Amino acid sequence: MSLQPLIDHFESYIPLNESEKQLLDDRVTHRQMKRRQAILQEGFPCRHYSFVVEGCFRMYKIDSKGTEHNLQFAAENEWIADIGSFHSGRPSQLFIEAIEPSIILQIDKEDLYFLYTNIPKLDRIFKVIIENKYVELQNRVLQTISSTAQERYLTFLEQYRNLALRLPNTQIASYLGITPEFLSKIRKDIAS
Amino acid sequence: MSLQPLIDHFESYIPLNESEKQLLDDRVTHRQMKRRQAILQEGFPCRHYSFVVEGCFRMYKIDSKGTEHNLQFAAENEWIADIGSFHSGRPSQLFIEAIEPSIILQIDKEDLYFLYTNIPKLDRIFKVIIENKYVELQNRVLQTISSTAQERYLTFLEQYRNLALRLPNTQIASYLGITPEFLSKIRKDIAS
DNA sequence: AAATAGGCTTAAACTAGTTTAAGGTCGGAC
DNA sequence: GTCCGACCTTAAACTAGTTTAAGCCTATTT
Repeated sequence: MSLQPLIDHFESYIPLNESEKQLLDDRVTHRQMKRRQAILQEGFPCRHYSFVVEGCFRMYKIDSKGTEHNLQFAAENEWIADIGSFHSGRPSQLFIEAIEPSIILQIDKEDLYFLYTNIPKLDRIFKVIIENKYVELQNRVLQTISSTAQERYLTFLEQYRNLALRLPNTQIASYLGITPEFLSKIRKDIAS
Repeated sequence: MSLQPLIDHFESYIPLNESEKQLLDDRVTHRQMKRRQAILQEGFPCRHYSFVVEGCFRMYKIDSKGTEHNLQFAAENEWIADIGSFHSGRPSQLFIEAIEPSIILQIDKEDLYFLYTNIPKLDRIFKVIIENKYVELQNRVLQTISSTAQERYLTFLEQYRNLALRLPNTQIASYLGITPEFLSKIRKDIAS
């Protein structure tokens, strides 16, 4: 039931006092997930912010042809949620599921809003968290519109080395926006 | 010298009291920009958050071959900044410049941090602003990795209709990650 | 009035990335 | 033990998008 990884995460931004930690303890849910188990499915609103304590998740969309496209991975000490759907309450177009057996801490919308009100520094902490995620995403857009698939793959390996070792190549290809076959060719070209 | 558009913008999230408005008034700078005039140039840290009162801007990168890639446009009532560089103080890789003669309101880093501290609700307001920007960017990534150039162009027209009418097609092509020549072909195909 | 520059289009030759199909390997389920 | 599904690779045929080059139009500068 340990909340400690989440507290450490928050305190890497701003220290919390005991009563704030207690409030968190009351509102955060601990959950074990199996490989392939889903946190979110298309057609349902995203009801939780999920913090990964152990394991790894992916968020993806299935397009009209049935092809999956990975939008984001989240490993230890990262958040994953469909933020748009979470706040609007509208059905999500996305899936979130465990790639490995995982442990997460979840906060639902009502609780998060309660926490924002009662721990004002959480507004600042999440503002910074999401600013960082925004910058990361912006770099990805930049790469996507300005680089070849091979360059994108090499950057991915460099930037998410640990993750890359844990993921099957099909998942990486889907994240890069290319087919697994073409990724295979890129890998061959790089090796030679 | 009117601050009103910015106040209206903030108050669309949370109302401000008079002393808060006064604090803003002391810390916000009004600026007129000519067409093509730059707010930010590669190699310099991004020193301001800029709020567009009137006109239109683009943020872009110049790659190793000298090609420009548009990352973002910002028209009336939108913010534009290289957030990563702003907070880290590191040199930006990006340019921001006016596409039309424009009026902006700017806040520099010291002032913004002062305002965050003295108007705590600004933490929440900017958290929400950036959450919205994040969702928008995420949708763009999704489109980019899962759709053809033609689909992306049609979505752009639908989503940013006003903007599309104000921008030259070369700028739109650069935003979509394609050449102007290919955009021209897409437009021809659509028309027929 | 002429010259220039930015923007839009067309078309032919090219290249990056997809599709389809097949075959191989490995680990888990029955 | 074998069967099945997930994953990786190769290769040939194809398609989406780029490159190069040329020509046209309009607005601005000289």
